[in-house]
Amino acid sequence: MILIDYRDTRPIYEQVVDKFKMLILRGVLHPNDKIPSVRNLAVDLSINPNTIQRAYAELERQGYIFTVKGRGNFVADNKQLLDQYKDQLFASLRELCEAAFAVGMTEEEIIQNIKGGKAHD
Amino acid sequence: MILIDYRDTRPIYEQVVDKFKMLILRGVLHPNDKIPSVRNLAVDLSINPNTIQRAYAELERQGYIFTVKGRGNFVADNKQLLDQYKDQLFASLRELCEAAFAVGMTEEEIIQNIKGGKAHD
DNA sequence: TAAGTGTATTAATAATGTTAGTACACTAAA
DNA sequence: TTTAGTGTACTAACATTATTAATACACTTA
Repeated sequence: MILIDYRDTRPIYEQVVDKFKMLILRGVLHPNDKIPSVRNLAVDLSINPNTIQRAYAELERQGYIFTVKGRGNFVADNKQLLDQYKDQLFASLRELCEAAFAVGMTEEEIIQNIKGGKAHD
Repeated sequence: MILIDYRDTRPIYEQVVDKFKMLILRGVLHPNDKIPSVRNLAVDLSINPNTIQRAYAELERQGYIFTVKGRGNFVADNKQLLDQYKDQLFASLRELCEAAFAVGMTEEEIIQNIKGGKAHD
């Protein structure tokens, strides 16, 4: 269902969280879909069940999934998630723009880059 | 000369590197300016000299400063630094846009956000 | 009852950031 | 030459975090 990139320096549990977030946000996984059990996914990815549990706990904390003891974990029906995620992207975007302005780049330069790919200089 | 933010989760040496990079890129520090000695800055910031040394070694590796044994560390005269930094910003920007496109956002939406502050939705 | 599930706990290991202390070689100035 | 200031190198120790390991318990479903 997902794949771990061992060249990635980020913690495994963080990668697992992000992968599921994207699957849910992009509509690959639908509300009430069952996601793999902690033990099952751990075997699949050849990592420790505790690491998966940590990822799932974080996903639940952020409202992406909900847990039923003895039954499993399921995709939540939370319509605010996409907007939340977009807001986070916008925040990162503005942070990046601030850094760019700080070294003298202009709004036009940035927009041009977004539009035109790597066309600058 | 610089300040450490202990609420920042990033390593201290990384913060030191970034602070000096910005001072150099923004023209606060000029080529051949002497920057504080390893021991001096360590005392100033109340952190270990080894941590400063690691930061300075990284700054030298990235071409921001050069070192003269027995004399100190000095700002390098490297005209490519700003362009390098801009390229990095552009790369981060494009990565962020990819993530935004992946959840259905449009180029217009992104540009609108850059222009208009938090005006979206 | 049995198998599968989430949850909790404790311990151990590995990697990384940081501190601590010491030693050596170089430079500049008295 | 001597002294103080400088960068560099090295080893050891410590703290935090990510991860693994092993175990136990409670719940659900067939």
